[in-house]
Amino acid sequence: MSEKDEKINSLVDMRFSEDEANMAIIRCGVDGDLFVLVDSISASRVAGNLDLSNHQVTGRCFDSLEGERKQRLVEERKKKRKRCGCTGQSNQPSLDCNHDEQMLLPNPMVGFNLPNYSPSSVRVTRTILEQDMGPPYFYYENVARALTGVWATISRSLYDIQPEFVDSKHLCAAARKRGYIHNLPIENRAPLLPSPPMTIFEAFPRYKKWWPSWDQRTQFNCLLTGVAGPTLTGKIGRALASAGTPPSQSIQKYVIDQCKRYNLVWVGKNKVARLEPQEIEYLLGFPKDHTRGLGDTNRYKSLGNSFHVDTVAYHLSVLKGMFPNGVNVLSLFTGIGGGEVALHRLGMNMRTVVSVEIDKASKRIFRDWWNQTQTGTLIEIDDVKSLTDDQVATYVTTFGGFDLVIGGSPCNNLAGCNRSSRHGLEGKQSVLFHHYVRILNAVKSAMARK
DNA sequence: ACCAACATGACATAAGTT
DNA sequence: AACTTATGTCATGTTGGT
Repeated sequence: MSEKDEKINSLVDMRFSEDEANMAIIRCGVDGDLFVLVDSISASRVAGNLDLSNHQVTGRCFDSLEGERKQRLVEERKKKRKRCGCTGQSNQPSLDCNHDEQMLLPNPMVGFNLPNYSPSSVRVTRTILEQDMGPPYFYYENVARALTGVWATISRSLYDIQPEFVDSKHLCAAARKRGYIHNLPIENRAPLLPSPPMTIFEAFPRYKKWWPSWDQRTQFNCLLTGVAGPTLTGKIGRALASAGTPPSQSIQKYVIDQCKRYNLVWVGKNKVARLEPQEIEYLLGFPKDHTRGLGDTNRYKSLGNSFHVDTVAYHLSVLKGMFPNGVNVLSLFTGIGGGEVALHRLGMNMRTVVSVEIDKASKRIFRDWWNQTQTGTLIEIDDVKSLTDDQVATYVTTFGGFDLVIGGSPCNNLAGCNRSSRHGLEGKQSVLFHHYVRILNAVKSAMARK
């Protein structure tokens, strides 16, 4: 009996179907441990509620998840965790305890390695099957603190590759906790130069003048899509004006809390203000005025949804030596083009970028930047749902394959600050993640046929 | 216990458009 | 003037890590 048959038999004995067993072996390889195969099947069962074969997936399908059913799922999850007795201390899957939901975040959140970190803190153990290495290389991004179980599911859909969690506060003056799954080499990475400022005062020395000693922030919190308006800053100003110097503990606490929540800065006596869009562009590694031309609301929103350029560039830097003649890029959920800006700042030539982005404002920003800085071909597509596997295959034939598939899928239903619809990976927007997987697999199979 | 979190929806008001 | 679209304000609860 072959190793494959033996494994299938074992799985069938565990009351999985033969089809499921076969699929799991195709996905994970014959060499995969039995528990990896079991994990893979459970993941497929969860993801299998979606039929992506006819591209008919729409947000509407998942509206039914809201309300009662969602509540039930949440309850079940809680019970399961309790029953399981998981302490959260183990990252290892095992058969007698369902660890589907476990994906602990590292502390410090420095990924596989970072510049300026001593080798002792470097974690370089990463298992990745030969068949899953590029080309095509792919790079996937989303918020680190998603709902429990989301990263485990994402990881399984992306060939069981272990996510790399990085907080960009180790690379710039603002926190940004993100998970990245990619099949890039992790040796010989190089950070962008010049090194970005690491503290608020290094980034904006002029704010020292009015910064009170009792505001001890040295870095910003995560730069979000929403910002404070004049009502809040006015209220803070009035509170301070009517307080003594220094203000009472309770006033200080109120002001500091608001400053932290909205990343406010000190611009005058008793005067705080939100960061300017241009300042956020700078903190995130974009060129000055990158998003200029939009209304401020749109600028904040698209920047809040964006990559941190230096972090992404650090990971992508390994591509530079591999593609001296430039790259063909398939960019999903392009947004304002953080990935492309990263490649550009690395000095890489983009021969072709096929960009998929539905938001008109973001598209305009990216197109304008492209026309100003690039000579390659830009192809724009509106919606990941409308990009068919056949179309992908045609692009692969036309351009001779994609070297990099890059994108971060919507975090709306995963992010902590979403109070109203944090429904997880099957939520209205975040469900588009499955199209990332579908399209990536379409690229892989088209390139394998070549 | 405390803190932070690529947010959303309802609503009012402002700013364009026809 | 009537209508559409953009912008601003406010209130809103949970989750996971530390």
